Amino acid sequence: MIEQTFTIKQTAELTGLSEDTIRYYEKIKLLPPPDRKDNGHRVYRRKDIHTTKLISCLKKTGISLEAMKPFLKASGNPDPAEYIELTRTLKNHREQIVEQISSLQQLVDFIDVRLEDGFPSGEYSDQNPDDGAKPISVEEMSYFPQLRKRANRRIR
Amino acid sequence: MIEQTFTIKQTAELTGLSEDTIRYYEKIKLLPPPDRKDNGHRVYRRKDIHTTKLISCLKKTGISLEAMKPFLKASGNPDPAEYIELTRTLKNHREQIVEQISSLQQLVDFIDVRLEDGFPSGEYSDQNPDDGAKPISVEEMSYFPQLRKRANRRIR
DNA sequence: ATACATCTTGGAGCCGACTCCAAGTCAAAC
DNA sequence: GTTTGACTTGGAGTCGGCTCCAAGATGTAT
Repeated sequence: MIEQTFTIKQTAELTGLSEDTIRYYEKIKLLPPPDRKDNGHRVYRRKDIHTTKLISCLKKTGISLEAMKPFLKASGNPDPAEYIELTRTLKNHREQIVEQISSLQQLVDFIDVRLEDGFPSGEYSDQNPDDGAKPISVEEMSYFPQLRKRANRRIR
Repeated sequence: MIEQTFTIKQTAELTGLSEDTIRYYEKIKLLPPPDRKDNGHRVYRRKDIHTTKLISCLKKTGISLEAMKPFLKASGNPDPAEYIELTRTLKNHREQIVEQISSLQQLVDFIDVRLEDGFPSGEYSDQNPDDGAKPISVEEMSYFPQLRKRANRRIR
């Protein structure tokens, strides 16, 4: 049984990306150069469709094309020579993503509070004596003032 | 008691943005034009610091500067004339963010599985008879194949 | 054979979000 | 009174991520 193949157009349709975008991803080496027909046309296989769909999914999470490369490596060929490095990179990315999730979760909470209350905002009452002279820290993210009033909330 | 004010440099330090960036945000009307000293220098107040920090936080969630504007409106002046529209926009954004969170959650799961298993990937075994000819849908996001094997997982 | 559809390449252009620079103003310190 | 430092403006440049050509090769339908 011969393996199913796809044109670039079909690939675009299957993945929701444009043909131009797929060629672009190939150019920046996000996608591997596919085989070609005799006339030079690109030939995509299931594996390629899978990879391209993965990219399309990763895009929805808002990560950069550059940051995707580790994921594409992790999914697919397990080159032993890069295991340790790849593991490190993956753990690193994991941390960032977890952070991003919690930022987003707070945003959702922020919106919910505003929607519930009909948002005549609590305002910057100028009575809290904080604010040193340090730059904002990553943890400080959780400063949305309204949220401190509320108990833990879950989404959906 | 006179209100505390800040220079652009202090504002930059407090918010983690650059002075250039702050001026840029003013130019694109993400930040309101601040008051000026007699010599033309910008004067920022607590309210402005707050707004700028909010932007800095929203940035971490990966949303675009344009998309932030509704949040900045929601936090702060409640112009009754725009309530309905603003509520709609906010709900809309909420949905998108919830979606993004779940995409990110799946990514974390993906990474965890890979890290646990030492990732000699499950591979595109070419045995699943799915793949119609439709473009990838938003829901289809949850296709990371490894994840279907696992029960629900929580982060951290 | 001529029209059309589908692909190819290379390169230009575009938008968002900065980032950098030059030239100038102003105030205080030496 | 000139040097230093913090600011101002306007505009140019950069980078990521596409998106849109134009010109050309090939394949199939009439």
